[in-house]
Amino acid sequence: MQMAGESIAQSIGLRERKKEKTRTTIVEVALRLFAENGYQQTTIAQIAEAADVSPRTVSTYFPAKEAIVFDISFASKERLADRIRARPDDQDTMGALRDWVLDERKVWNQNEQQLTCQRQVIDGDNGLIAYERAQLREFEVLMAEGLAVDLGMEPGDLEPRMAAAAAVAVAVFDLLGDERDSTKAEIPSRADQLRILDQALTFVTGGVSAMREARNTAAS
Amino acid sequence: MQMAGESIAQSIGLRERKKEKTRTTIVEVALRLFAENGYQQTTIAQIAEAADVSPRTVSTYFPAKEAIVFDISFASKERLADRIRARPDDQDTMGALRDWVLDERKVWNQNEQQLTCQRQVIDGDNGLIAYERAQLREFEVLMAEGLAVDLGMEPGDLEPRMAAAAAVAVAVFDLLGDERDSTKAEIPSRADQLRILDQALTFVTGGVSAMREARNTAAS
DNA sequence: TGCATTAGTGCAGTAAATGCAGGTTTTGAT
DNA sequence: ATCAAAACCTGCATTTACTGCACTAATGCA
Repeated sequence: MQMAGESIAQSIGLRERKKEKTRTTIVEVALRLFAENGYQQTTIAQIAEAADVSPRTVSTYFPAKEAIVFDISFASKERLADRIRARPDDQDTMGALRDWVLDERKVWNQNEQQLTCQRQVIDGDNGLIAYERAQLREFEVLMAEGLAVDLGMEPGDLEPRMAAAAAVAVAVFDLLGDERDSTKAEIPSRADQLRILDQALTFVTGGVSAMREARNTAAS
Repeated sequence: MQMAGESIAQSIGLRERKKEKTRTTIVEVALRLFAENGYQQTTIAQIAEAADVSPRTVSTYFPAKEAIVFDISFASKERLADRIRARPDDQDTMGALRDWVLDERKVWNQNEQQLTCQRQVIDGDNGLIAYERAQLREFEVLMAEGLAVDLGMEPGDLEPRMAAAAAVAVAVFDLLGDERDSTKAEIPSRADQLRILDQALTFVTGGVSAMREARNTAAS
């Protein structure tokens, strides 16, 4: 497959570079058109024309119109998955999440304009909101798997799943900016992000230990 | 609008009854076809033919193909919304959730077969999973609003949102049967459901009080 | 019974997405 | 430098979901 995001790769052939170029062009143009004229109102044909490619090309690059909108966040999300799955033995899942946030700040700040645009477009269409939620679900499962290991439980148990849901509910929106006000959706300061992560951790550990206590009480 | 689910309504005219009849027929037939031949493989035209209506009629009844799949759960979810929003002063949000579950058991048991079929169909298609998640999001917002009132906070604050996410993560799947195994997706016993709700409550209150403690400690 | 309402239908049209085949560019080995 | 293979882009045709519009027939009501 393609699997972009190689900043290491300097000279991986003209073909690859061109391909990447068309891809980013399509995304840029599409996001702009979506923001200007609305997601539903913008057709693939319009995007193709504005990006100077054929409509067929747009469809070959992106399996669905929605995928164009989320292309810029795929790489970042992929890195979180890697971080959680391949985390060192001395690091727990919430720690992996924390490290990921701190590392991604750079990328987020670079693409802040596009991310703001993306946020605006997503919030304006129910289909896109649904699509985003489906992606967050994958996160939740991922987090639940990690947390299950941390807690010595199964990924299907209640604790890891509730903890994962709580963490994801906070993480993905608050760490990228205020969900409720698309206009001032700027990346919070490093300190604010750490504070939010700490609060999430507090909540999760509080919930988990409360359940442990309840279990012990019942067993005695 | 339509707003089905009136078991009280005995004689609301022939026209209404016919309309409701066609609606349920379409849903029944469609769910069966989806389960047999797959969601994507089944076309609107096939559903229409099997339900003995015109394709145009199917589209007028349901704004999107996905809506056919979720039609049977709309009423139930609507009732939860009402319950949370119109709950008496002496009842908190988790209590409203609990009452809703206990009340809906009857409906769920009646429609168990269809619900099982629905579960199977949803789990087999990513688009449907996304659609479902989007609906759960509405729940989360609803729960967050209720919990915010309970806690004397704003619906946008971290606690109510994390608590709502945790509650919803557990509620909607575990209360209707094992998410992980579509085949044995039967409604759990009343006792099991209450146990699950208690655990969710334990987690949520544990998380909330942990955050309160942390705040107090920091303030001192 | 007669009349207003509305459910259901047929038709035409738009837009997304896919398969296929042909033409062009890039690549890599000789 | 040349040439063959691979990969990319494209146009074309097709399927499918969905919508607007006009029309018919059934229903509700006075």
